[in-house]
Amino acid sequence: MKINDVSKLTGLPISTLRFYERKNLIPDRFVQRDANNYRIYSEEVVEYLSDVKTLLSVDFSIEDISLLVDQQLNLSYEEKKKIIEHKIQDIEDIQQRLNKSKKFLNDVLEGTATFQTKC
Amino acid sequence: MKINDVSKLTGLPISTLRFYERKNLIPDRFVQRDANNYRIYSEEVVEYLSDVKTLLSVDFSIEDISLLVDQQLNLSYEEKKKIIEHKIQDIEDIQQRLNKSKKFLNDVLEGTATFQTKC
DNA sequence: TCTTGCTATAAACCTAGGTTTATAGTTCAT
DNA sequence: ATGAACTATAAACCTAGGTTTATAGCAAGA
Repeated sequence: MKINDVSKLTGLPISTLRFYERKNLIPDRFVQRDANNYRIYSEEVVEYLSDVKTLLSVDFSIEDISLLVDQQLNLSYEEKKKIIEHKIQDIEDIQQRLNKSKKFLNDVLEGTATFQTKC
Repeated sequence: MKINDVSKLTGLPISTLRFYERKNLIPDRFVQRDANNYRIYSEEVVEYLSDVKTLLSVDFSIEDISLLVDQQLNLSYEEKKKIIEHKIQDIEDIQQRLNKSKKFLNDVLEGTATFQTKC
């Protein structure tokens, strides 16, 4: 498969596919080069990129993911589990902050809280 | 008060104070210039900046706030209320997305959900 | 073979919210 | 009156996650 095929099958722009590769998000087993230096992708890359999209959508950063998939690092199940648990904790921290924000803004609307200055 | 005083009283770096001003976050009534073009702040700016910090911490953007405080615009109570309600809605949307993310990651840990590829 | 279309790279650009740097004028304590 | 400390501006730099642009080399059909 060439890059345009992958783009169509995954919905990711070609520019994004090249960007992900630069960021070490796409292991070598998914992409090689032909005689003209064109990228030749394996079929499996489509499924793989679907996983990447899922992870990005659940608040993993590109760097998180490139760590998870780095073949050199070869993380154990336990290590990957730890990363996921840490990410869940991150999400819970954000949720707490958002709850406080919402409470504050609702208080402002009810007149319970107010700005000192006229905002 | 000069900028260093404001910085110390608010905890905001001098560079941030100047940056906020460039972003129209600090109305003229809070800051004038002396003969040497030095910023001279009113005492009220400290309270005002405390409000700004609060708003920033509850997910308002700098642009949101500069809209809220723009004297030219002179928003009515109803209009400001609408902006706040909209922000609460934004927060709730983020919360929903985070709940889904957390559920997914927990499912991964329990083995209920899994990545097709070995991530 | 010619033209349109696909591929490649490097580098610049984008938003957001700042921070850092370079350069220059001012003020204060000694 | 001189050197350290403070102020000013403009412009560059930073992270994240990309997108856009410029330039050039292949490809594939009429």
